[in-house]
Amino acid sequence: MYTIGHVARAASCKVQTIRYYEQIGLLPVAPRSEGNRRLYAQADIDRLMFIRHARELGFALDAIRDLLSLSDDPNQPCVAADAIARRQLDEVERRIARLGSLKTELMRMIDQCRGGRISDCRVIEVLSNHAHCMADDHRPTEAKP
Amino acid sequence: MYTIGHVARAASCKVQTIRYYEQIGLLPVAPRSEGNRRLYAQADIDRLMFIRHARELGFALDAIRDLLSLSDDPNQPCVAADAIARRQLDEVERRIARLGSLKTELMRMIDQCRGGRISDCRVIEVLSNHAHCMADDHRPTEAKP
DNA sequence: CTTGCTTCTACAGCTACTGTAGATGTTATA
DNA sequence: TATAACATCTACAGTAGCTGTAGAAGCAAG
Repeated sequence: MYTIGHVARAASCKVQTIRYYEQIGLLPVAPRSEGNRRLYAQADIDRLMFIRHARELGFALDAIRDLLSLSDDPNQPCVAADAIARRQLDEVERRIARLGSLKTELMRMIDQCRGGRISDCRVIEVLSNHAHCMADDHRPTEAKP
Repeated sequence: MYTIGHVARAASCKVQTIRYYEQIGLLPVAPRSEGNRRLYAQADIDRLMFIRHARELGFALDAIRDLLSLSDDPNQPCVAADAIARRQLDEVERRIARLGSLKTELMRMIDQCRGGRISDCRVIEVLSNHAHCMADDHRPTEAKP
């Protein structure tokens, strides 16, 4: 069993964040020691690391809850799990595509820098461009309410 | 010239968000019409779309400010621009790598779903695993303060 | 046993928005 | 041209997701 400080270091997050996740139900309520300290197992560390990575990738806590439910309830009917997985996969692919465009542009800039000055930075163009945007709600065919 | 509502629809964001970005200096102070309405040009829309995409990809406003400075000041010495671009490129690559792992796992789950039930979901394992984590601050060799 | 670190609860503060109220501008329809 | 419907304005409060701080209590080392 690990203390909250150990868990926080393992997942590179703040102690308060762990308590916050417990409070909102993303992490299970931790059992306590004699002296009232929270105690964690390796599975809790894994779960927390998953949450932190997903957060760093820009997923909302609700989306993460969604993903966690896949492993929390491995016997749920496939229709539900499949829907969740597909929904998240779409999102992941959109993100990879946009990051790819940004990466290309950043590499081009770094490469160009060898010449002395960056006179035609297209960093905005790259990520504002519809052609590079895979998100449904940004495509000209659809308008949001 | 476009109204704020038009710009908000073009970038799929809220009108208030645009005013907020102006307030914190991410967007230039918009010129006003006779009737005191903000007026925007295409360049403003592009800039806003860049910001929104970057935000969706999980970049903090400070990092976005960083990236925007690359195109705001195209004649700045290459040393500075290169540092910014490299810093952001590293981050982008880390994100792509982690999203790639998540994508693989989601695809595996969707594929497996054809069999009926998901009995061995490894979605947590994938994103909590150190082997898949490219971030310096998560590698066992280093500990954060 | 006391110095120093960790953890506890509780709550205030921060970032990045998002919503609401009430006033005013603008436009479509009668 | 009047008036209803909608967009925009300012100002400020509220939300999500943390992050910091205060003050008390637990615990380990010297």
